[in-house]
Amino acid sequence: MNDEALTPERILEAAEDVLRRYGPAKATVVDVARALGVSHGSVYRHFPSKAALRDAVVERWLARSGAPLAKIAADKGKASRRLRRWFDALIAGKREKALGDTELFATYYALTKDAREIVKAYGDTRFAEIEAMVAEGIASGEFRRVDAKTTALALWNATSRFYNPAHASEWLQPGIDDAFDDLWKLLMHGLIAA
Amino acid sequence: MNDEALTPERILEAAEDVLRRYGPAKATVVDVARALGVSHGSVYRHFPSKAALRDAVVERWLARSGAPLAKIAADKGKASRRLRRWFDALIAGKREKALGDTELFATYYALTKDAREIVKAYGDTRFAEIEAMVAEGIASGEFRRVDAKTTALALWNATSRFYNPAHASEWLQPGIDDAFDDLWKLLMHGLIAA
DNA sequence: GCACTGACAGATATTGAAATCTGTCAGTTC
DNA sequence: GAACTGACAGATTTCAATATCTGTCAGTGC
Repeated sequence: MNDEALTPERILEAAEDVLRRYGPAKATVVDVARALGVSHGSVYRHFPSKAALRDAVVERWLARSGAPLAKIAADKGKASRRLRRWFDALIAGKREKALGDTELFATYYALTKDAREIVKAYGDTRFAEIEAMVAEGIASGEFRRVDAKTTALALWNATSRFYNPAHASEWLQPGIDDAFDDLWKLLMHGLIAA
Repeated sequence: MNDEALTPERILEAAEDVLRRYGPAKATVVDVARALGVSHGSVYRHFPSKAALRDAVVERWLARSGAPLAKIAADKGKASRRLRRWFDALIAGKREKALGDTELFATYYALTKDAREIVKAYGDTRFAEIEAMVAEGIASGEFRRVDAKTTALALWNATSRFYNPAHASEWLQPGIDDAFDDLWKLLMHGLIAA
C-alpha cells in the first residue's frame, strides 16, 4: 500500500502503467485501483467514469506529444524552414512511437478513437500553429498572398499519410522520406512567392 | 438446385451475394455452396482456398471500380483538367460506395486487408494512369519539367485523405469538397509552368 | 473419365453459465 | 466530515463445451 494522498495525478500514472501492461481491451478500473492499493470506489471519487479516466490519460499523452511542436512553431526564423521542421518533428515523433513500441502505440491509437473531443482540441491547437506559421510567411513576403487558413488546411490534408496513425503500417515502406520530401517541394513550389 | 454448369463466374456471383448478406466475418464457403445448391467440396474444385475465393471477389470489384478511371486517363484534352476529372471520379466513386451502402463498403474494405497483392496491383495500375497524365502535361508544356514519377506519387500521397477508405469517416465533414479544391489549387500552382 | 458428393480431421466460431467489471452509495475510519 | 471501503445491481467478459467450418480425398454416378 501507499500512504501518499490519492490524487488524480497518481491515478493517471497508475492508469498509464496498467494500460501499457494490459492494453486497452483488458485494462480495468479495478486493475488501476489494485495497482494503487485502494478500492476501485476511490478512483471514482476523482474520475466520474472509466471513459473520463481514459480521456485524461489521452490528454496527458497528447500534451506531451504536442510540446515540442509548440516550441518549434514559436521559434524565430524563415517560415518555410520552420514549417518544414515542424512537420519533420510531427512525423518523426509519430513514427518513433509507432515503430518503437508498436503495442503501446496501438493502445494509444485505440484510446484516441473514444476521445474524439480531446483529439479534436489537440488537432485544433496543431492547426493553429500551422496557420500562424503560414501567416508569418505571407507577412514576411516569403509566401504568396494566399489565405492562411485554407492553405494551412491544405498542408495538413496533403501530409496526412505521413503522420496519421491510420497509415502507420505504410511508414516502413522504403522511400517514404523521399516521398515526403518530393511532396513538400511541390507544395512549397506552389506557396513560395515568385 | 440449378443445372447450369458450375463455373468460377457463378461461384463468384454467389460469393458476392453471400458476402453482401452476411458480411465478411460470417460468410462461409458452406454458405456459398448452399446458395449454389452444391456441396462445398465442389467450390474447392474451382478455388483452392477460401482466401483465393475472397481475393477473386476483391479483384472483380476493383476491376469494376477502376474501369471509369482508366477511361478518363485515356481521354484526350488538357492534362490538368483530365487529372482533376480523374481524381474527382476516384473520390466520387469511393464516397458514393462508402456513404451509399456503409455495410457493404465496410465488407469490401475488410476484404482488401487480406488481399494485399491484389490491392497493390490495382494501386500500381491507378498510379501508372496518374504518371501518364503528368507526363503528357509535361510533354505538352502545360506542366513544369518535373519528374513524372515522383510528381505522380506526390499527388497520390497528397490526396490520400480524400480517397483512402481509412479516412471514410471524415468524408461527411462539411467543407470537404472545398478542402480538396484548395489543396488541388495549391498542388497545381506548384505544377503548372510559369 | 469427369464432376461432384459427403465423411473426416483439425481449426475456428458460437453459446450460455459463471466470473468479473462498472458505477453507486450507505456505512466505516481517522 | 472528508476520504475511503465494500457490498450491490446490472452490464460486460471469460471460458469451456459444443457446433460449425475449412480443406482433403476416397468413393458415387453419369
